[in-house]
Amino acid sequence: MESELKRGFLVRQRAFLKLYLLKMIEANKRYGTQFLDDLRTEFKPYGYHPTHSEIYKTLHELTREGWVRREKKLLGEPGVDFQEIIIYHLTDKGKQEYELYRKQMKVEFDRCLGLLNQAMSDHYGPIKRK
Amino acid sequence: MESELKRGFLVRQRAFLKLYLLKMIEANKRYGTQFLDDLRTEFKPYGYHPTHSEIYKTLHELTREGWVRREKKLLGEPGVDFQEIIIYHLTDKGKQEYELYRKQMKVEFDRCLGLLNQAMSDHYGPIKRK
DNA sequence: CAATGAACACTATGTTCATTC
DNA sequence: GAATGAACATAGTGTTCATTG
Repeated sequence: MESELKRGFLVRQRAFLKLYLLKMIEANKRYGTQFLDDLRTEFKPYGYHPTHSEIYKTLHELTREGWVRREKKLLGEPGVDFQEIIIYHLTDKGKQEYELYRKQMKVEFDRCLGLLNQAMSDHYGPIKRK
Repeated sequence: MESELKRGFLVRQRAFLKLYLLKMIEANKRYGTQFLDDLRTEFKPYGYHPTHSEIYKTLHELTREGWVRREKKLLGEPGVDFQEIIIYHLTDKGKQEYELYRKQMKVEFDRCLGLLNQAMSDHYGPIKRK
C-alpha cells in the first residue's frame, strides 16, 4: 500500500484522493458519486476536476486492502426508488492505517510544497511576506 | 507547445523541467549532463532525482519547437579530448516564448500551491503563521 | 436514468540498450 | 568511458462502454 508514496516528482493524484476518501468515509459521508461531487466542488477553484473512474479505482483499492468495508443500500425509499448505492465504512485496520497514512502524507505534502516554493523562488524571486 | 499546461491535478514534471532548462540555457549554462547534475543537486533535499532521458526529451522538444539552437563542441582540449557535447542557445523566438511561458507557469505554480495548501488545511488544520 | 464498474486508450515517465568520439 | 539519443517498458490517468435495478 506504499506504492503511492514512492518518491519522485510531486505527489500522485491517487495518493491525494485516497487521503480525502479516507477522511470522508471516516466522517460518514456517503457513496461514490457523492464523494466525487464534493471533491469537484471543493477543487473547482483550483481547476481540478477528478474523474469518476479515479474515485472508484481508489475505493476498490481501499476495499481490496481491507481498509474499508462496503455496505449496499437503496438510495431513496424502498419500494419506490431502486437505485442501489454503496456505503463505505472504515474497518479497524482502516482506522489504524488511516492514522499512519495521514502522517506519511503530511511529510509528502511538505516535500511538495518545498519543491514548488523552491521553484517559485528560483523563477520569480524570493517569497515576499510581511 | 501548451499540452503541458493543460489543466488537471498538479503540474507535470515535463513542464517543470522545461522552465528550468530555459532558465539555465538563458544563463549560458552548458550541456545536458550538466543540466542534469545541477538539477539533481538542487532537488536532492526534496527527494527528487530527475532522469537523464527526461532532460534530453525536454531539450529535444525545445529544439523541435525552435525555442533553442544546438551547437556541437568538444568538452576538453581539441586533439586531446574527443568527447562531444551539445551547447544550447535560446533563439529569438525562444526568448519571447520563454518570457511568456514563465508567466504562464507562475499561474500554474500558484494553482498547485493553492491545491496543496487546501489539502494541508483540510487534513492538518489551518496554517499557523505569526 | 443514476450509480457503479470494467475495458480500453492514451500520456507521462522511467529503464535499458545503442552509438559515437 | 562520458555524453547523447533511441527503444522499450510501465505506471498513471482519462474516456468510453457495460451493467444493474
